[in-house]
Amino acid sequence: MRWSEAFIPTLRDDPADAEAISHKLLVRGAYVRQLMSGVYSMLPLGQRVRAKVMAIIKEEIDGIGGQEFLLPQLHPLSIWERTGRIDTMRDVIMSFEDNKGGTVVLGPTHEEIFATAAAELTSYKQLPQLWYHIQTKFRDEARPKSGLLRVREFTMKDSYTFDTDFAGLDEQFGRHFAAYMRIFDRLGMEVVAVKASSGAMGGKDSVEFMAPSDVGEDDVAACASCGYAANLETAESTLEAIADPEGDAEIERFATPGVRTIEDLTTFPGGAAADRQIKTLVYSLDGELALVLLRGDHVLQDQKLMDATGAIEVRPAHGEEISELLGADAGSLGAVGVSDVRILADEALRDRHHMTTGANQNDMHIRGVDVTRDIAAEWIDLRTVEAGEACVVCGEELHVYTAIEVGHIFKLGTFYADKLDMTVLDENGKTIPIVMGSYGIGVERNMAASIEANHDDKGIVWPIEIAPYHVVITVVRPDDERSAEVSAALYEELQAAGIEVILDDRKERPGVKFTDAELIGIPLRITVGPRGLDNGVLEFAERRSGENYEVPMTDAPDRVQAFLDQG
RNA sequence: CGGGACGUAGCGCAGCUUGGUAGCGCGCAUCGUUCGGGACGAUGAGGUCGCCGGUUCAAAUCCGGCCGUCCCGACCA
Repeated sequence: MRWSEAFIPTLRDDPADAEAISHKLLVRGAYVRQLMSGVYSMLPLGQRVRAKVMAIIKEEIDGIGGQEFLLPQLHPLSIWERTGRIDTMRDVIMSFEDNKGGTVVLGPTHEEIFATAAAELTSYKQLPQLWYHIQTKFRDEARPKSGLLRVREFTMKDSYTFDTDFAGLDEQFGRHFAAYMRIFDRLGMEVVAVKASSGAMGGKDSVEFMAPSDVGEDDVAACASCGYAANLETAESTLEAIADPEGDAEIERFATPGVRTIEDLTTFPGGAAADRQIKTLVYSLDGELALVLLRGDHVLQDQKLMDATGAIEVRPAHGEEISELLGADAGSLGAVGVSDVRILADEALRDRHHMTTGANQNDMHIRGVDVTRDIAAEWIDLRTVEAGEACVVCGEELHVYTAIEVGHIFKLGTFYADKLDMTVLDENGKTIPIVMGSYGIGVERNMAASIEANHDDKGIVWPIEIAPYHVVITVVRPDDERSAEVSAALYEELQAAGIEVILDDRKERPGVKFTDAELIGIPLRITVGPRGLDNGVLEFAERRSGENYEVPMTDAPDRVQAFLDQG
């Protein structure tokens, strides 16, 4: 490609916002443009990178035996009703009415559709299978942001495995795990695999792949010592035991005028330290009100509440709901003496006594609460792990950091087999459900995440494998006959050797061309100018290392090849 | 879903308070001088001021509605 004929618009003045660097370099650069909220157009350079990312993914999935399909984006509503996911994924599903008045779903993912295809399987002899496609997904995210990191229309490689049993699933899961790690490595990212919540996918175990980044939207709790790592949505930690006072506690009411928060009560005369209080929250779980109890200094993890109860719609109760249920307003709530309401208590409260909590009467609290004696609760892990707490595996200190979720793999089990009648006959002629797994990786998000991990103050530093071009030949003086001849010849030669090269023959000042090449992130720049030509040399500039060196003209193709080979 | 802000040329913005002929920077076009790290000069092109309605002799400006985009929140009772 000749740059002078290409559409490579570089917007140089950058807006002073706190956006992700990838957003700035892609959306304000030569790669993509926003069309509407959460929807982006790929420009030629962006499409080249996207195609390379997809090629890497395809190569790795083919490498573990994947068979490529292409399933549609338009789905009948009925199939989403059969699995019930029209409800569990209602918030993100986009749909429309067709001309016959029927509802068409724009596919947010393809478990149902692949399962429909797999329903055609009839014998255990046909298993295992590994199917995948690379297809557009539509998800109506409440708040798209950070450029390509969180969007409403995006490309995903999603694969699905079908096995006769869980041992088979485990094997396919392991192969995907390894393939995914190879993909992230090739995209130039250091990624940590973490235990995650399966959310609305309808399965049990799942592993998320996290690329640490300040602009990430997920939190990871990790132990540097033993390698334990989990999404904060599921992370656990060991707490130091708290020694409660000896002896039987006796419940005692006391007035606490003006006290509304845990914090207030810690300083109120006769109050209690936060870790000696019971925090009482009221939540609506699919419309049913329930009390959620935590230690005063702990924070509820919504996702744990959802996972433990299976509730889909979880929200804090409204003020009126609370006062109607308990007869008091938030700030004076407690679970003692409450019946006919589901009470969910965090494990950290188990066996505690001499505790303080609200009295269900405004401006009143009670102390001397023995949790076991006074509250009939279901015990669940509900709290959010905090940095500094002890690792459940080795006891060392946990740290918490933000990360971008670049991949997620699920052991789905027989959920879809049960809902969609996906069975085969085993060797005894008995009907058995197909055990399913699903494995997703977002193409554009990985493009953006790769930039987050590969940039400097001059712009993008693409890994060679996904750079839009390998080499740019920068012609300092395109109007100089000798420069034009040499650069054209080199361009032809490199192209003939299968190297992806762009010839910057624009009639711009050299500084502009150097800056653009760096901003866009082309791994190797070869400068052709009168100064070098006088000495029979070309100048190589490596984007990542920043190294500059002269190369005799005749050696250039070999040296380019050597540079690309060394990766 | 709750709260806030913004919408004026391809991009980034001013003008609006106090209604009266549409502005700036970058970019773009032509010419000239330059040109091995974001050149300079001259001359130009380019805008239904998001949309609809209202007030007014007169609306980018005031009022109402709608649409769009962005930000914060949707955990601490």
